[in-house]
Amino acid sequence: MWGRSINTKGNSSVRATQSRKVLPVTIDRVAKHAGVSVSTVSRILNGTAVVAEEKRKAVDEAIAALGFVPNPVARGLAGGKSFSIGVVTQAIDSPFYGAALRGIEDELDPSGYVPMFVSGHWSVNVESRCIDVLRSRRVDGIIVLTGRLSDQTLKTCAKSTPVVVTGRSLKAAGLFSLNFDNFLGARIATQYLLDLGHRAIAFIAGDADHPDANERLRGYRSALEAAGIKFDPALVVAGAYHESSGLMAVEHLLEKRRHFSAIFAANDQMAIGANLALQRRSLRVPADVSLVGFDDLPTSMYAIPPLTSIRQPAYELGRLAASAILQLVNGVQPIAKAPAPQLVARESARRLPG
Amino acid sequence: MWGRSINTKGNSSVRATQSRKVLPVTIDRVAKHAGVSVSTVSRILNGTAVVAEEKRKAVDEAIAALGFVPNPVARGLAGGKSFSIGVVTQAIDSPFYGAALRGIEDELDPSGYVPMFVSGHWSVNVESRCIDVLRSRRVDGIIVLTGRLSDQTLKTCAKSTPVVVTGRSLKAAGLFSLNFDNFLGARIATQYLLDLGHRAIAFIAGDADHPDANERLRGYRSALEAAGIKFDPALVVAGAYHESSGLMAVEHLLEKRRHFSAIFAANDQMAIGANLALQRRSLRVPADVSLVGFDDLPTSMYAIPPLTSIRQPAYELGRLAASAILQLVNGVQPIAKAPAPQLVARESARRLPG
DNA sequence: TTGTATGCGTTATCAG
DNA sequence: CTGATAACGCATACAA
Repeated sequence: MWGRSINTKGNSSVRATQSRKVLPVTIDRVAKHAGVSVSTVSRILNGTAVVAEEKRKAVDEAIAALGFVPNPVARGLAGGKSFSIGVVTQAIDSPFYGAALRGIEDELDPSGYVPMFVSGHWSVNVESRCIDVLRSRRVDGIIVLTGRLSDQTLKTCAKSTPVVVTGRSLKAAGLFSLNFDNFLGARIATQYLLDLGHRAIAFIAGDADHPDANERLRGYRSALEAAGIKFDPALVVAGAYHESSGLMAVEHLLEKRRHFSAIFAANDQMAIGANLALQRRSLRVPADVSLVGFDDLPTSMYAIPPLTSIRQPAYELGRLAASAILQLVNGVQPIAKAPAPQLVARESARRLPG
Repeated sequence: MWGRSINTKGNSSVRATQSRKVLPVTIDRVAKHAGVSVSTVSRILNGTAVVAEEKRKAVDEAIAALGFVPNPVARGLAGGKSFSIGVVTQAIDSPFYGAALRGIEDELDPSGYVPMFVSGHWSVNVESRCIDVLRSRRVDGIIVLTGRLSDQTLKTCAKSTPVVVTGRSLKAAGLFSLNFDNFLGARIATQYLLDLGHRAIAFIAGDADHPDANERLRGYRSALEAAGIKFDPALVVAGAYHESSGLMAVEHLLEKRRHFSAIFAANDQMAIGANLALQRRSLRVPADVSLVGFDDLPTSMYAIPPLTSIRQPAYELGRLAASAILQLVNGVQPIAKAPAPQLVARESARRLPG
């Protein structure tokens, strides 16, 4: 089935033959050159055991002289490790995940591990398949950036391959979770608007079956309640975390003639969409309506007006996740914690006039 | 050297032992189950030879029954292929490259190949190292998204591993290039502004040692010349392809009291930055100055005002590149061509009043 | 057409 | 501390 989809009929024989001659420096070539056995070379390569200083030197020289580079593929087969970390992201081209991926890459780089990115597209099935692919590739660990896989699936997976997952709080053997405090972030954002004198604050929510979207909704409600303001369901409209849904949300609000002086969007992308919708209707931001986003994407500071948002340090989160998976892979229990949410006040929100 | 950077002292022995029991369904287990030899199974898997229908059925059943999944690592070692394609991108979190990566991913997915992304960060040295890593991983092919590697380096690399590179026009054995027509794109953009009646058109350039940045500059000049307008060096200011440089470019222009009624930015990110700078100085876009970008990033349509830009189909380019490398890997010469640049007129540019 | 034997480059397990 | 040698899981000449 899977095998037939691969086109192998090509006649790449000529090039293939050449390509195998380019880097034929194997470990036993080094061994011979240094006058030792392959095991010795392997040992000093991995630091598996102590070897005589003279032999070590001879081997080091041989390696340098021959330009030997170990073959990760063979190492994988023999040692059961692949020196690669699987990363299931939801959308590799999302501005938010992009930063996280870079963080992962940066952190993994010096360790000799390489990341293997696959996209789950917010679909349980696709994510599942991603995990399968990753495991068939024998990755040494898996980082799951949120997603919709069930907690149980993750736990099961962690039994055979270390897993670190963001966006949830889970505890299990071989599993480490890194949860950003979405609830608190949303609470801070709402509180900020409240402090500015706003009372009618609309909320553009994310997908309902999106765990952190719900947390953000909860934070919004919590701040409202704490301020003694009745939660008005008519002021929250569902979005889908991308620009167009933010735009449509505002149009919906306007169409229904809802009254509001401020909008809190569950992420920056929706805030950007909302911003456009507002200005299309000649509603000035922040003169007529204040706007606050969530995530603080790199580009949000260049929005017009520059967007006030809750900073979610995606890059750092990526680094932390990578660092954690490396620890897990090496048998140590990570203890990292996600940075706390923080408000970045810019120009899209201001004190309610009057 | 490299070996010692890998921490192997951890005591993950227990988990490691388990992990090897999870998917121990090897090819010869299947062979036994089906009552045939391993070679037969292998042949069926790869379509290497014709086998009797009954055996094929037996094997298919065995595969299904045992849930067998071939081990790419072992396949790689034995067959000299890794079923993975290396991709050297410049910045994995760039909005532009993100789309290309998704295209690559989507195209590779059904073929059974998986992409291996590494970032060159616009540095020859880093890119070089990326290539080394990729080759040491025995990727079957490499896609280079522009970058600063010399043509010669690429050609040499292509001798042992098929390469497809974007952003240049190169010909060599095992090498295929996919060049977007940046010159034409820039010409179209400038021409558009010219048609709108603008005469004083500023240009925010990209890095000078960036091949496509130069092409865009050339296109700008070419359109000007064709219209009989003298090229004014004072109207072109260097940028660096990111928002802040666009912002600074405009401030520079304003500071120097240059006169212009329109700006053409060599990419959308700089246009976005320019937009903010303009509005900060109370210059309305497009009422006071028209603005045109390049790339047509997904978010550009949500800018305020929605940005007029030259569409560079990054996603399609990614797909094309992936498709081409697959062909190259299979020994067939690709013939794809990059889509032509196209103007997307939105609201950031308008006819010069008066 | 099908099975056998050998190799792929390392690591790991044993003896020495 | 070191060196043979057997895995690792699969592909593939070579035989049959």
